[in-house]
Amino acid sequence: MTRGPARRPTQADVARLADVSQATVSLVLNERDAGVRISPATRERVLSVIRELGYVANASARSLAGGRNRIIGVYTFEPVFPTTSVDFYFPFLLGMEQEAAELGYDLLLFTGVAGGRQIFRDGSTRLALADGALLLGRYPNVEEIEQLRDSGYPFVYVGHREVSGAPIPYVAADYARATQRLTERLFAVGHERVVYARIGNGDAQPSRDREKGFRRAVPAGDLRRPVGPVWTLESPDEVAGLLAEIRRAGVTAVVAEQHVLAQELLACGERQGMSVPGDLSIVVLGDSTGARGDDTPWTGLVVPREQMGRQATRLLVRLLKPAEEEAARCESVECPLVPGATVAPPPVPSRQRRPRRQPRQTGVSTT
Amino acid sequence: MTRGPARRPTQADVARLADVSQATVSLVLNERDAGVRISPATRERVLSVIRELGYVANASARSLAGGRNRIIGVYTFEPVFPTTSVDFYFPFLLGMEQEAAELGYDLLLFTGVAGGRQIFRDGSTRLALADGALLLGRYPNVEEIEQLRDSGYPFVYVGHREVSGAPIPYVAADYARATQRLTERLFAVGHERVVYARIGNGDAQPSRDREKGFRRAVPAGDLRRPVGPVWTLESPDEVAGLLAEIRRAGVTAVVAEQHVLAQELLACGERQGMSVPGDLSIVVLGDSTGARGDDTPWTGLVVPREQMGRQATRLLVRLLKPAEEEAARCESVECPLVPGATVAPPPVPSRQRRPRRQPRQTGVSTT
DNA sequence: ACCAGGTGCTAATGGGTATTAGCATTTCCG
DNA sequence: CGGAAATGCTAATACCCATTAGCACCTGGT
Repeated sequence: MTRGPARRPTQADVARLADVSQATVSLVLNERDAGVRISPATRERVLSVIRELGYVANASARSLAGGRNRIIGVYTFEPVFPTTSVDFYFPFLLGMEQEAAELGYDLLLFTGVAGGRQIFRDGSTRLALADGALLLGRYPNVEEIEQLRDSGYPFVYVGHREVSGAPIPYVAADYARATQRLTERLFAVGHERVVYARIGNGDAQPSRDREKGFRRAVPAGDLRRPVGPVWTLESPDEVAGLLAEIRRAGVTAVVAEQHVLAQELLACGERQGMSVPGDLSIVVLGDSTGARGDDTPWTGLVVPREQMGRQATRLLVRLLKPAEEEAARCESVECPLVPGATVAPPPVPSRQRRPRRQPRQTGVSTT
Repeated sequence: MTRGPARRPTQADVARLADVSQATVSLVLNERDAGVRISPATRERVLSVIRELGYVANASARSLAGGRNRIIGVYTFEPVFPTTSVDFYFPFLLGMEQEAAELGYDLLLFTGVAGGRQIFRDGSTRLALADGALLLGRYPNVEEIEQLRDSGYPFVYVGHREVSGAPIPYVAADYARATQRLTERLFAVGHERVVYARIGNGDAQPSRDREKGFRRAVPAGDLRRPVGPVWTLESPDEVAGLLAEIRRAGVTAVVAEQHVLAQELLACGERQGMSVPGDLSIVVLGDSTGARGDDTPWTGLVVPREQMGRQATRLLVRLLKPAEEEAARCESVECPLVPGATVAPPPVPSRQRRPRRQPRQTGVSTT
């Protein structure tokens, strides 16, 4: 007890002391309902020795032999802990930890080999140590995901991901629905000219989902509510131009994909004497978690990260049971809406109103 | 590629294709300088097959054979993720993750079985899954730590911990030194009557360390600088009383153990027309990380949590090497000081001054 | 011709667990 | 009392890799 590295006791050790075979010890440990039976007396004896010795199964041996470890791996495609991403990742982790604790699993954080995060990499499919894994990341390596899927390793992606070939299991926030509801709300309070704006191309799945929700909210055949176009900016610098367009087109409400875009819009608008939501209503589709120094009570949505973490964990554990291997593999989590205070009825009932022309700066400002 | 669980190729598979023995494959992979030699030609042949097959070593088998897992466990005595503790724990985790990644280790977060965090629990010392563990927590179970120490399991406590019997390895912030320097600074700018105040008993080790540092800063024999007493409050409610005492005794500077205490002191003092640092200097020994809505530029210290996490990880990995098992086991990390703006020379050179009684705001705003 | 020493590889083993076929014993039932 | 069925366990094997002893062959020296 007190000295040396003291090799950990094995099932063989337990077996010897309990006067049974190693197989019996294993059987006692993994209470299988199948086939083999162990008498209560023997079981007790074995368990008692196990307690006495402080025996703990060797994780490697167990997983080598095809057993389960009660370990859930967590793999992120970007390092979790670069301080910039902390606010993004942590709530997920939080949910995972809670759920894992409740289900009796531990969490194995794959740090990735130094220099280059890759799942498959000479010698390190470390993932195999865990029974299954939760995958995270805004910019995953699609090929690796496919490879993983084809390998039969159980995993769940946290976030909506579509890859070519067979579908992969994921748990995603229902951006489409939340966006739809937010947009509908705009129409409900009287807006008629509504645009969707984003920075960067809308390639990422979450981006596409939001746009889909927006389009759904705009009744195609309703002439009084013409389909709002989707405007894509390359960088926040172009917000001034966007604002000019907004005025010219008589747009009274903007659905902004990113928080930063909304901020820029607000700042830029205010410099031009435009009030939000008086002159322009803004809805934000990115959540403002971690945004420092922004007290604006945005109307928008909350990404239920913690909830997503929990649910992904639950789904994964379900997938781990061989029986339900073919259960539903994709789930979505409702995004709560935030009422906020950046949405109001449009300025003048039905007619467009000229922008104010008071002495002011010109619209072009670069932060 | 596309179908079935498709068993991953093993060394045996490689060996067959390369027309060598499995051992040779292993030898090529772990380029040992010891004993056995492989001709460049054979090596190339093997490597080529490895590439072709996309062979990846099985982590479990490897660690089973070699003994180590390259996994570091992280165990906390309080659940990490109750949202209240998030700000406390996360920086530690951050440091650990970074260092672990650099050293090529993964992190195993022990979630603890739902209900009751105990390391030793019905024989399942899950800890053993990892090669070693980092222990965290403000209120650890001392007996368990001792038991763990006696078991020979390698671990490092993050934070200063002393338990009875043999010492345990830890990495701690040097509160004593930081406190000493802060206190000395008070004396240096002219304060003569300085008190140390805390909320709650000072049983915890970090508390004791700070007090020690304080006492060290106060020259025992120097009459002009009488030993400041240590005042212990039961709750923040008693701050008003403390303040009265401060005035009565002509105290011009307070070393506040907790951030909340300093806040209370400031708020309470201001209500009475006292200015900080004009009338009273305050030094804070708890860091204000995560304190919402406190813009006060406190003079105090930073708990270098991230650094501690890193260093603890390094120390643990060092302990894992059998050779250096007996290396230095305790390390301390310097606490950076924060200049802040709540320290100034005492109000009137040597004489006590009556507190001002004008109805007004003071210099420091409390948001 | 013989041996010493070097070279390049293999056979064998161990590491801890899960699983399955199967054996020995007991109980049940007619 | 004989056979069937149930009970309770074990032996054997697979899982995949690292390590080591040692074999077969070759070279160079005497």
